[in-house]
Amino acid sequence: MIDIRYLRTDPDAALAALERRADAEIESLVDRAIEADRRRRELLGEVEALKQRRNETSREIGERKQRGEPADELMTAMKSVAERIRGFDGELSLVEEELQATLLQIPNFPDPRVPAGGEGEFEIVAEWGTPRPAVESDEPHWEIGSSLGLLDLERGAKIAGSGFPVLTGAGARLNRALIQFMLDLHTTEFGYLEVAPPFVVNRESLQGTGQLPKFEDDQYRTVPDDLFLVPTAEVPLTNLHRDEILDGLDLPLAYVAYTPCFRREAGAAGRDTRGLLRVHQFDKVELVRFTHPDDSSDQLELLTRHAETVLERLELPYRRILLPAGDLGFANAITYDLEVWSPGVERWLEVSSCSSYTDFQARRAGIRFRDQDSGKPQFVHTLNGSGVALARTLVALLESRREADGSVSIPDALRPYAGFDRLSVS
RNA sequence: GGAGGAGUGGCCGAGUGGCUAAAGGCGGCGCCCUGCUAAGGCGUUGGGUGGAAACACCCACCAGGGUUCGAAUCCCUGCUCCUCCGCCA
Repeated sequence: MIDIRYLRTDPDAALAALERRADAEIESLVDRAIEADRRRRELLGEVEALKQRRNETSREIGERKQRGEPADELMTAMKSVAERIRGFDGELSLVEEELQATLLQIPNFPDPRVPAGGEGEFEIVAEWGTPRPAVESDEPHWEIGSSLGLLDLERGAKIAGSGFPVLTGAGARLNRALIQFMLDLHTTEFGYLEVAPPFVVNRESLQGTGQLPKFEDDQYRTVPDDLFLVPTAEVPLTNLHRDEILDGLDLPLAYVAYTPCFRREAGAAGRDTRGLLRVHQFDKVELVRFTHPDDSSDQLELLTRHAETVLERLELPYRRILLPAGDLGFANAITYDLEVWSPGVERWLEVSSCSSYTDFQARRAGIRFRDQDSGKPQFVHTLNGSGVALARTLVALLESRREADGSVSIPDALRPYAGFDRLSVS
């Protein structure tokens, strides 16, 4: 969440920055937060004065009793003070709840580098490789997958529902090979610590990373235990250090995890529904970094390069785009998306999203570090990026490496993991 | 699931109703001492409100309620961890 002190000291600047997101709700949320904060400090002043009196008098009572002197009239007087404190405390906790609930709904400030505009008005930052020109024999991945026996969407729909694909045979193997390849790359070449986290998380964790309270409808929730299926490994990884004070010398910390990702995609019904383009469950290897605030810009470039390296090793042409303010995620300050070209569906597919959350998640989740110079705890910056997301990477691989005879060649880097060089119709 | 035990500051660990915000130790940071290192000395080491600052006050002993003029300390509920038993991949 954002810092109430910034909102208090420079509300105009804060509001101007937030309004770049073009979210109609923001202004009234900001007003509510400022008012709740004002009321909170007002009440705090009154209740603290009363508590000071109570503390002083109680000490006096203790001293008198020790000396064997009577203190009855002080004790009687304090009864009404205690009553008034109870009243103020009750009011105060209501106001604090209101403040907290409001702040939790206010999105992060966009980084100044983020361009203005809504969805589609991104900046292309970098391009790698040359997308293969379309040819007559191009087919979408659901055709390729079914003729090569890799993919079974109908049976997935039968056993779970639409959007829960089944991979079979070489398709399942290829999927697993990709996961293994990515984990090995990030751990051995880029120094990430591999983590195998829980695939379900509690409410506090989802609140820490920003999915709750605003986006509960997008999550799969398990009913008796109130646990949520992870929408991304970002949630368990970032929450590894929730409510902790890290040693500043340990920064940056870098973690990588494979998890399946579960997304209800509420409100996205009908969009990109064919094949594997938008599904309720997919596999992903996720990178998370905890950094010093001064270092987070450089760390984002580094992390994005790690994700890009995956695509380069897989020989998949891609572009890096910088998302505009209107298309930025709730908790994100700046986001690069990596998109690969997929000739079968003739589209750029988002396979990675690399972001800095500045101190927004850290403040929600209480992730701090002790600064060497000041000795004071301060919030870290959290970053994460897909490194990379699977279903769509598999799509791009199949569609872009398919040859006229219907076979698909496996990129060199993946061959040791796949155990085969080519997929052919048997 | 059943039976016990335990949760104190960055860490370890005292403390059972009032000079205890918390002894003692470790670690971190600052200063002093010092040819260098080690040792030693002093201070500091959670959050909030007000203040330019010095500083003042409030809160904070797992969490939330309660008793009391006053709670780390007493009562209730919850959570987590540990031990034993049962079940189980």
